[in-house]
Amino acid sequence: MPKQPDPARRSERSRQAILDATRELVSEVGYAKVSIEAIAARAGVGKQTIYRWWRSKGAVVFDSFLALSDAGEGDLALPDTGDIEADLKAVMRATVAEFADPAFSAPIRALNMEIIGDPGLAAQYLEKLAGPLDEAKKARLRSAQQAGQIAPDADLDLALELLYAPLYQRWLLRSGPLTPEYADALVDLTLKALRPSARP
Amino acid sequence: MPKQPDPARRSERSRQAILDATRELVSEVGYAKVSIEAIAARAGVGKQTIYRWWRSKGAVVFDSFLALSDAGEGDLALPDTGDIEADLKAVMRATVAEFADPAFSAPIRALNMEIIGDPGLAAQYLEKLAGPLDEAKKARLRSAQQAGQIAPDADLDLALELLYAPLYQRWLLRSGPLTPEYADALVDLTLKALRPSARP
Amino acid sequence: MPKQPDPARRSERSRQAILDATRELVSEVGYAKVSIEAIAARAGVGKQTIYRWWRSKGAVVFDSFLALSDAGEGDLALPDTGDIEADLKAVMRATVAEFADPAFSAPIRALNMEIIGDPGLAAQYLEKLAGPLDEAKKARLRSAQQAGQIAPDADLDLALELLYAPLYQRWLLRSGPLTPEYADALVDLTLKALRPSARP
Amino acid sequence: MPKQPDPARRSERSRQAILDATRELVSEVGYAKVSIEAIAARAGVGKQTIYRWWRSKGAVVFDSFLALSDAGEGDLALPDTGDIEADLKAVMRATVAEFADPAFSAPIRALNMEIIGDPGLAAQYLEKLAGPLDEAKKARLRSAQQAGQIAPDADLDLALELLYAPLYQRWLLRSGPLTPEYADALVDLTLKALRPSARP
DNA sequence: GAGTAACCGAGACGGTACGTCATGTCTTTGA
DNA sequence: TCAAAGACATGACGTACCGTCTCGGTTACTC
Repeated sequence: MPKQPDPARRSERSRQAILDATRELVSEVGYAKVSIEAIAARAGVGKQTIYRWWRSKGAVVFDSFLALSDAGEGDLALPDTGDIEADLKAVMRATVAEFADPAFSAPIRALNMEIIGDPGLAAQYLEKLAGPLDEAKKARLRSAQQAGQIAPDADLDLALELLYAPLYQRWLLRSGPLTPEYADALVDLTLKALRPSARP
Repeated sequence: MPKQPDPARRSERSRQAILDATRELVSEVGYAKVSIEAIAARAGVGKQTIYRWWRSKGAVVFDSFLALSDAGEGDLALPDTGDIEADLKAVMRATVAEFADPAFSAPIRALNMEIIGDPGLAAQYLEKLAGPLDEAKKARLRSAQQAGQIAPDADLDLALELLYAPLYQRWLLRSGPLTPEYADALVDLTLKALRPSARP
Repeated sequence: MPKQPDPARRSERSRQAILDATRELVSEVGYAKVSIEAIAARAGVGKQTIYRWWRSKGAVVFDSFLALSDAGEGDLALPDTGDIEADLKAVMRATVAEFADPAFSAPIRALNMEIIGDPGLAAQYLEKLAGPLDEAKKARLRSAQQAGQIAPDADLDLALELLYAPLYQRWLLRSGPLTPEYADALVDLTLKALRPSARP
Repeated sequence: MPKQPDPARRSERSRQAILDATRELVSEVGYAKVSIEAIAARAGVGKQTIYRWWRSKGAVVFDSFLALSDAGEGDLALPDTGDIEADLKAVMRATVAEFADPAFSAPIRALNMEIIGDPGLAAQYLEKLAGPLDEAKKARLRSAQQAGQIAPDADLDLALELLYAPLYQRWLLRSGPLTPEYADALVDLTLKALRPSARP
């Protein structure tokens, strides 16, 4: 029987050191060039301690990002000035700006590559990271729906995809420039699609 | 001077064998588990012959896909029955069906992972693979535009992203089910966004 | 600090397997055609395990011979019948016979080539292999010296070289036939050189 | 039929360039690290040109030394002052001095390693290089023999070995210091062995 | 408190693949 | 037709990591 490790005895000190070392290394040399060996060395930890608690390099990297976002949790709520167009444009422009910063962008890219190749991580990602964010965005859309700015029968999941997927795709595949104007155009077009039908 | 190999002397036989072996292996064991060593062995080729002509595993994999699409080039034109909605739904449903087939899907996924991590490949991808396809799709949209089904001032690049990016994102991140109904909903919503303004 | 391996943790099992495999391979295909890769494969060992503990193929081969002679240590003493001439002729004839046997001769030749090219191995060779044998031979000469058969002021190191170097050279460079008669002639001549001065 | 190259058409220019490049490389990086590839590159010659005319790296190296000695042939005769002891000591001390010079010593060592491993080269060596030198030395011994300084029935081949083999062995195996005193002692001892029997 | 079970750092192990180098053969091009 | 140039299949090199295992040495839970 392949004995299971006992989480109660887990060394928090080592866990943190591993997660920190992982984040540092991913930033320094890029995801592909990070090795478990290097993480262990940097963290001052035995390799077995990593293998005991994580199934793969991807899982460690993922957790290291998860820990990061856990820390900064709190208010995910989007601004709500009552003007859905203005609010969305502000948020989208902010996203564009974030993606433009390599310090932020590079690790996210690594994370995405990992997720693409591993359905298990994808599920975790959706649940732990993307899910809450999407929920916050949908909340803002719902608010606009109640205010009559968006069609009452609109599928908000789909709406979200319409809004974000083009941005995500451009960034991930580097298929076009990410500018504030692009963000605005995306919001305009999406809102047009979501606009309530004209009343007769 | 780091002597360059002379393309004139390149062995076409070896080139084909490498490309074929690569495609087979990616299909069989998945991108991550393909090694240059295995490609060389399968192709009956020296490793050096691969290193001489490609800079990385990614480059070989990419070229192997490129060669595939080069072969099947020709008619990229989308159907044009005059009904843009019906035509797009047919195309989108076909895309959904393709993505559902692992034999087709897995290698494309591998290719995408490669592209995400390598800007050079991304550029090649856009130019050689995605570009021509996008051009064909835009041609159909342009036709609809001339027929008055789409706003004359619509940005067709953006339109294309609105249409395809959500589908691509769902598939790549496995963030939701890909169904014919989803395809239809995407077309409906996108066309709503592109609809010409009402005439007074 | 180029981390040193810890000898305490060394696997005796692997060490023996490597030494055995090396000896077999050198016998089978000859020194020049033995590769570290082949030794590792034959010994069922990772290449790194060889590189961890030895600096070169030569060092492994050397150690494999050393281990052999360590095992068969014990009585290195030469026969001492009181007749130095007869005793030396017996020993030299035996040496000639050994050199005639390829099974014995080939590995020694390989070992010698290795030693010639590597001062470090040469030093080890002198200390671990040649040294003890030479000491035994000198002991016999000393005994003859005390018996008055050899000049009391003779340099025994030099005497040993006079006796063995010609034989070694003929064998190593294949510069002449190695016969029992040759051995005898060598002993005769050397003893003549070492003979005590006539008393008046 | 594996076509034979036609020596008549051989390019003397290439031959010389190869031999020169070989000698340079052996001096610079040592025999073991010289590659046919490097020789060809240095000589500005195709690899095939080397393979066409030589069977192995050893053969090229050997020929490069042979060519050297061919050039400097001429007077191999040893000094003959009538005093065999003084003459031999002078010659042996000169040999000791030569062996002490790495510029001279290293290539000879490489040559010897090559000869040891290849009986074919050994034969060539004896015939072309060692033979003539030994003949010259034997001539001097014969002269001493006629002068009554050496026993008339002495085997001069054996005498030569007694004189040179110890020196050669010490040098090749680095088994002891090579000093002028050592050379003298060797001559003394050898001459004692060769001395004519006392007259009654 | 003593025992004992688990984690922990460390790192050797059997392996796989890397990317480089040299081998010896073969083909193309120019003299 | 030979030589230069160099691509080719082959295979070893020495290195980097993989994931497993074993070693002492702490913890921290049980009796």
